[in-house]
Amino acid sequence: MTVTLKDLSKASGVSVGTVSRALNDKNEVSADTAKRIRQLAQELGYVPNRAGKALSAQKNLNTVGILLPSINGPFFDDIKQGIKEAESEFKDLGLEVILREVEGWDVDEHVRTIEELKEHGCKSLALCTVDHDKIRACIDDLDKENIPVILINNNVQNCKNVAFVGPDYHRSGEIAAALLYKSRSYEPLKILIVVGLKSHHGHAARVEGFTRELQRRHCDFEIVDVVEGMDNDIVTQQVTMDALKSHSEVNCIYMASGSGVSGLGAAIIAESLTKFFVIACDEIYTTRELVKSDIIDFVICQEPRTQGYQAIKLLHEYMSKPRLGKMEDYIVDNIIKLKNHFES
Amino acid sequence: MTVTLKDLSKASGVSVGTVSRALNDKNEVSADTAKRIRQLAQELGYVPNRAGKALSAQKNLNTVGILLPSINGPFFDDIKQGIKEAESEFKDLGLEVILREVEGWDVDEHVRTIEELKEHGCKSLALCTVDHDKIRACIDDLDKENIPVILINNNVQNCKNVAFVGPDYHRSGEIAAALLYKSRSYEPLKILIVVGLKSHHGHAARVEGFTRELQRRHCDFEIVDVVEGMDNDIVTQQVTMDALKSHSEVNCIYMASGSGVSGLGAAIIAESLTKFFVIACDEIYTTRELVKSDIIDFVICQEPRTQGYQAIKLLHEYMSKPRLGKMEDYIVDNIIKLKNHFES
DNA sequence: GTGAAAGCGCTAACAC
DNA sequence: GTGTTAGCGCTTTCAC
Repeated sequence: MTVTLKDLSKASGVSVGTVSRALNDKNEVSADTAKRIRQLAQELGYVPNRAGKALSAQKNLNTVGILLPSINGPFFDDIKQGIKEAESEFKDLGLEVILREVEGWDVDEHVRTIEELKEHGCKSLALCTVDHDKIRACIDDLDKENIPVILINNNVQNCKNVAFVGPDYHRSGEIAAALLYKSRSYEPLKILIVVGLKSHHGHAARVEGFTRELQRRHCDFEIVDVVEGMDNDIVTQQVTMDALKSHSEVNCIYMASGSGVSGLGAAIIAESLTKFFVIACDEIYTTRELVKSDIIDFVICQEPRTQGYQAIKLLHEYMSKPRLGKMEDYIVDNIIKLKNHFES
Repeated sequence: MTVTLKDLSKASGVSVGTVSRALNDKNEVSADTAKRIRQLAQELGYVPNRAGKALSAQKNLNTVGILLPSINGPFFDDIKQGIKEAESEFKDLGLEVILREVEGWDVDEHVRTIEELKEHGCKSLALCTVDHDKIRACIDDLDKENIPVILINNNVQNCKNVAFVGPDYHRSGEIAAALLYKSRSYEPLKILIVVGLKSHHGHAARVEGFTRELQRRHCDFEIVDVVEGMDNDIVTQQVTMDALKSHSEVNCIYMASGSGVSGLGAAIIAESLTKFFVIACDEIYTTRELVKSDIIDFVICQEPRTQGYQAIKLLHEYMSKPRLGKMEDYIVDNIIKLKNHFES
């Protein structure tokens, strides 16, 4: 049968208590016994039993703290949904979730919120935050204090996070291009690209993937302009309309940002030009409506629900196994959706 | 805090043992107390704790039996993968999986296998089987004996199963059509459809969804022929080559079956006509290779891994909650994939 | 038909 | 630094 603490206790000659302490890095155990026991556990193939663990820890919940820049960001609704699902699924097993929502990407506010979460006694963290030195420092500190951090949706390079859960932005761009190519290979492509912020890693990666793929396929294309909508509907509408006016040759639009899509739609409607071929990213309510109205042809989605769910699930897994250093990233799929996907 | 058996015991004046028995339909409890306690549980919002349950049941595992017609069917590899994942995830919580694989869809063999699974002491069943009266009878019997059944991939109409986990075939066909329309709206479509068996529910639904959607979009199309590949590569190659020879006008192919795709590829290669627009279904190794080689343009996939995983997960959930009658079906998404999805 | 109690695997509080 | 033990929520003997 499966190996339990008791087995390890018998096999090693020390008590279950000590075994438990050794396996959980409590530093109240002598270095040798700890090492010896961990080795033994390895050899015998000990796997902790979540049920036992959960039950005993009932009083002392495993709290995971979450930071989401989700205020006024409809894209995060599905991520939150996934988090809720994971929460109710793992409540049983001693997991508790505390969610802090902020508006936007202000580094200092993020740092402050992370501190709060820590003060609050969170045993692990899931963050959707900025790739910035201050944040990097934060995460490395957390790691030192043995608080594992998972990054959601937006990666932070070169920091000691335990895993990243999110999309492959570059591939997303590639797929948009491939789709365009398959659909419109018979005519020269005059493309307008709309991004949120040119400086946004994800958007930039999408644009790069998009361009590279069109080249790779030896497509007859020209990127007429790349405009910034500032993740804002009004601005997006404005810059899109301007661009369309000054480039009447445009015959397709690649919207590399999820935000501002409503402005994009408004611009296209205002120009009453639905002849464009339009590919957008990220499924939110507005996008769905625009697809249903045949204004957007395809959306390339990134499973936000799954991202929320998996972030929590991975953290739960991490906390119920003897400390692994680093886990595998969970990269969600780029899901192509069109009108029929949204009909009931 | 959360309500436990002990709370119910105090509140009702009977012992925990009795409460437990009442809540688990053991018939060793007087009808009134049982009813009273169930009512109380309802009112107080009692939710059983999986950890406690799992721990106490360690000796008495929750065995789920699985029937898959997976021998010589590469499509099932991913379903099995999902099952494995669920198995290792829920081992902790007292779940055990026993898998019986058969070759093909022989009704009597399926019935026999289901019996075996039952004899073996399975507490719940997940079946991928045929929509046939004998099977229906089987499932209804199981229901009477309080063994919940979940159907995977292939539904059985009008039987007392607890849920269905699988794709929406009709929608799959629609999406193939929509994709075709988006990609080739500028030319009259001369379509060859290849199915496995015309009698196969799923394939028929795909063809219907496909046709209906082309009509709805007022597409200029003609379905030149519908041929049967008998889920077999050799036959598929043969009938496809014949059809292409007698209908030289064909400019696109809709492969509504996952099996036989290798024969389809062979036929297209043999005719050295890669100018066709080809849409296939279900991702298996061969399909992937044909997409990579630009012989197939799009594949419409149905998340087999998720199907396997969710079937087990739902059964686990069902067994750890007080008996619900029927659960919600889990319908997987129709995932559009193209070359870039398969590149590392 | 019902109560009492043991025990599942694990952690933490308390001894020593 | 380590052993002992109570107890987490639940099911299941074993009495009565």
